[in-house]
Amino acid sequence: MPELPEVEAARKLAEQQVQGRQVHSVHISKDPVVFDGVPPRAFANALRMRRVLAVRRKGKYLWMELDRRPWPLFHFGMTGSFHVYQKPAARPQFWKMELVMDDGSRFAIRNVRRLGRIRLAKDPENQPPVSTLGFDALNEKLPLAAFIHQVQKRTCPIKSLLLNQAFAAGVGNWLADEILYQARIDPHRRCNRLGTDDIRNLRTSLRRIICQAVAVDADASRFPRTWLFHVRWGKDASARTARGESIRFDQIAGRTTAWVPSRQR
DNA sequence: CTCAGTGTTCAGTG
DNA sequence: TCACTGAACACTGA
Repeated sequence: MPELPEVEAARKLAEQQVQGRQVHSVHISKDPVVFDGVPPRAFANALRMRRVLAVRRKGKYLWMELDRRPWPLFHFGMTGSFHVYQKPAARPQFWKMELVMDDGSRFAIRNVRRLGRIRLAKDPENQPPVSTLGFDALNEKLPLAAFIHQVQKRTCPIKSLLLNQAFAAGVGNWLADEILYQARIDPHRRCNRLGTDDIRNLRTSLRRIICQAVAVDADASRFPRTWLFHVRWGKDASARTARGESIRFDQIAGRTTAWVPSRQR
């Protein structure tokens, strides 16, 4: 489930598992799609015997800081995840890269539908694709006036803007719907038609939801009961929110959008 | 068998 | 050139 909270949970897992340790050996699966044409040997050479200094994240991108460049950069796509285990036999199906650390523990990235990417970069934070991202949704520090301006200068539907990674990095489809539901804004509304009150609510809602989801390590069973999240899946026309509201499903920006007309204006 | 899907990129349009 | 939209990508599971 890789939107920002899931990616941040993966970052913490990686940090706990490999930070401060040395990579003993590297296994790479044959997958020119996920590896974006970079030859497997390049990854093995870049990682073997390197020490991991830190695991960083911006938006939905993750990378490891090593004691020598280049560094590996990961994007999960729709189905990626990190796995930690001890025995070789526990290597997960659809694994793409496995690191054996100096303490014998194993760390793998898995990607079922192959929309994820694993690359090497000299300076991930300061080169595309990471450098083209907007503010990180977990660490948004824009002054309110600047935030309002960023929204009001656009003409697309507000749902599209929330999905635009050059605006708020890390927001994906369910987060965007949750943010608009809790801010009580109709997802179809054009950005430039929103009032300052709407945008203030939007920002508050964005911050609160991301913080809460990250605080429980993206464990959906611990999201508050009132969240739309719990009832948005499956396009079930008879589904109701915890407040008893009925849900509508529309296509906006090419994505299924779940919203509550009685609450969102 | 068909289709939707938690994401990104790129061609096409105005 | 810019802002925006929709299709394509790859694969699983309902």
